[in-house]
Amino acid sequence: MSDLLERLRERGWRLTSQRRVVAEVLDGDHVHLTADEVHARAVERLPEISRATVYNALGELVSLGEVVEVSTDGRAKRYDPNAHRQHEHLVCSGCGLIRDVHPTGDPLEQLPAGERFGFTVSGVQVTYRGLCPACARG
Amino acid sequence: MSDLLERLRERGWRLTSQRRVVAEVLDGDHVHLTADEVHARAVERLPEISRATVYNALGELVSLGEVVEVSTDGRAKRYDPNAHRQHEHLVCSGCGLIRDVHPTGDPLEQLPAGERFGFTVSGVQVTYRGLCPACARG
DNA sequence: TCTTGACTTGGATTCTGTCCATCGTAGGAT
DNA sequence: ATCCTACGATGGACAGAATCCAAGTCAAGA
Repeated sequence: MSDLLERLRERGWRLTSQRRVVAEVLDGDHVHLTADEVHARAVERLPEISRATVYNALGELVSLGEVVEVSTDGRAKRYDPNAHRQHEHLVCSGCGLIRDVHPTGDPLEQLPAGERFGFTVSGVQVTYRGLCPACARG
Repeated sequence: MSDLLERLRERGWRLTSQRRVVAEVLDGDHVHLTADEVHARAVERLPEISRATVYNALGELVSLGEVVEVSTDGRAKRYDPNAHRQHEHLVCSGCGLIRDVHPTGDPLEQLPAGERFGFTVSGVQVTYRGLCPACARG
């Protein structure tokens, strides 16, 4: 993740202790935290960091393309730091567990021009749903 | 939509005037309404129907598989009564407009067994994003 | 018609996220 | 090393969406 901080600095991102902590919290594989969860973990390292700051930092990381917003249910958005590799998500309907998955093919190609209705199509989000091994046994 | 009411009655759905109105509102071309829009239209027919009841009825129709919830980022969930025909959605990032689209192929087949991590995969949701012609011009 | 459990109501509450005026500070300039 | 200042942080108010709850109402079977 220090790669990330390095990249951000090069792009003129002012590095504050708060932003550093948010970036550190998002480090790791298969991390899909909500903004509130990010805030909770950030508070452990920097007790006075505010929720607004976490929202700001997350929003900036998203616009910089370093983090992807994922809304898997109608609830809170989740933030996925694994933005450098194209992937989709597999969500357990039982416990909400999220796994990154890598389908074959490009789903954008599945939408013929005749089905685009003049839209400028810029992206597609694919979410597979099912039961994880633990929930399937239960 | 009387088909729907028939099916629901057979499945033991207690038919109240409120539920009937919600089902009727979802009928027709004006698909993809938010819960509040459904409530607004329901009030025209049944002035004292409450929001809670609309939320309850919508939630039940969703669990019965008669209506599909479409969550577009950050905005209110929308309810799509066109659940009997397989389709996906194309959402305008500008104004939130939703179109039903019919991609080629089955996205479930795009997820190889090796990428399922033991999950019992039961479905997949595909949402295309872009700008509608009006927002693209603006 | 009667009964009863399921349904409805509407106000309070929770959850998620944004806004804003004010204060603080990172990092370039000196 | 110190100063400046524009950008970032703060936290409480605010707003939209959805849920909860206790009390009242009613659909449908007996």
